[in-house]
Amino acid sequence: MVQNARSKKTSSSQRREESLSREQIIEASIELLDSSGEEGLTFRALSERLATGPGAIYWHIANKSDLLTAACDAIIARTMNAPLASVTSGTPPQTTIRLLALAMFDAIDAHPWVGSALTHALGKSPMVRIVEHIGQQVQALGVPKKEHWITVSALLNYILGVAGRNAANGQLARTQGLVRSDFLKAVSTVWSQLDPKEYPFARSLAAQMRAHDDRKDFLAGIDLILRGISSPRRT
Amino acid sequence: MVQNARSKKTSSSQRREESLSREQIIEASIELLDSSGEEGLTFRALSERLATGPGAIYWHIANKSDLLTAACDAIIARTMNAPLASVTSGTPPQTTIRLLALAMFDAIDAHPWVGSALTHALGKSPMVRIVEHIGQQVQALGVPKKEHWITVSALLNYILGVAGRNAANGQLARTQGLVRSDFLKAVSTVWSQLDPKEYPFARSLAAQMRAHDDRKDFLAGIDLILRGISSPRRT
DNA sequence: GACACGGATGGAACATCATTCCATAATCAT
DNA sequence: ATGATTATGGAATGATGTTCCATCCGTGTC
Repeated sequence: MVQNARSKKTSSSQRREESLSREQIIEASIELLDSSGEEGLTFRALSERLATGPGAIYWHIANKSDLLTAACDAIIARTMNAPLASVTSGTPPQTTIRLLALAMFDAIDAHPWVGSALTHALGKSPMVRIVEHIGQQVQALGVPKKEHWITVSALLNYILGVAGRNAANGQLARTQGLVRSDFLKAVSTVWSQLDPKEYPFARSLAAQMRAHDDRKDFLAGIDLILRGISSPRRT
Repeated sequence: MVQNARSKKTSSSQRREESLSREQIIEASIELLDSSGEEGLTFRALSERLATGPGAIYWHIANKSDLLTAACDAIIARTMNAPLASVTSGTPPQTTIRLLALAMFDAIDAHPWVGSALTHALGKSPMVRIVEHIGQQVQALGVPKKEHWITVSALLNYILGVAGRNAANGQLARTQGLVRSDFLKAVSTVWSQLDPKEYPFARSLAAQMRAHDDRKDFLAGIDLILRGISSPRRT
């Protein structure tokens, strides 16, 4: 007699000794994302690593987007708290902002998927965290209250822009099996071969692109914006 | 006798009168993306709209990523060329940069998917186009050659950051069935209810967030960076 | 100690997607 | 005319996110 395909469970399935938890799932997701990139995080791979089925995961997590922002939030929380350790009451706000920004850069460099996750998780908790920490320093800079939003937005948008760029670079380099520096060399070569009549500037930029240091340039951009903040407005 | 499932084609299938073309496919993709968002672009919907099968599309396009950057490039090409019409040789570079940046903002506002497509298409032709146009103006500003890369990077990263933010906002608002302004109001309300002890700054920002004008703030950020570029370096 | 009940679990099923394959039709060169 | 090349479209493939449901486990109740 044929029984309903769903009616029986193989007797070999054993129940786990220790129960699942949201934290475990998020931690496993981070490991997967770090080792295999954004496309490596699938519910199948995740349930295999956790030795369970997809259904069990959905008991703790709403959906994949929820999982991604949760993983992102975990990284951001660590990132935003760490650099504050060396900050005393005498530290100038510019220095703290640079510290926070660099911490973000390094975090995204270590976990490229955070960059693109951030882009898709605006208004969610990771973003609130960043705004809060950066905003407090902008406030300490003495920026008038009316300009808080604009100033924080500018800093944030710049940081997010770099985040996205880094994420994309990391992903592209990964798919082509290259290290980041080799990947940049490859792009630089392509740019140096652009049509001089149509793209003279981009072509001339190729050399600087090959030699540049992502981290240093990121900081230079932050300084550019900080300079703009403290410089007098033209009417 | 059962014949191979693939051996015969239904006689009702008629061949198109006019042949497909890459441009047709890209144009149809843009329409789909505009009307149904990023997730609305599927090969099924596309082939239905073009009255063909998925296979035919693959003859002209490598894969979905290729299709997306091509659609993105089409928009960027139009966007970068249009504002230059009103520019004469006497126009100050700052003004031209503002024009270009605003054109980008409006394009991304009209086609939110371009924002996220740009994030995933760095090093490709859309990005080269933007770098070229912005870079020429940076050059005209008299920025020393050594700082070309850093300056253009800062502007670009800021623009891309806003692009990503707008794209995400548009997408989120769409999924929740809200207009953008209503969506921002909703986020602002959430922020105003944050824990005052943990998030005092973000909380105080809620009011400005509700009242702000995306376009104006975007331009204010550009001005901030332009001010930083032309202001003297410290040390 | 038997029993019911709700919180968890895990695996099978489902719908959808990008992509590949291939028989075929149209077009072109010779 | 004939063969080769270009182009088409629909069926099959494999992988994905998500849902469904039969089952298990701990806890409190009588």
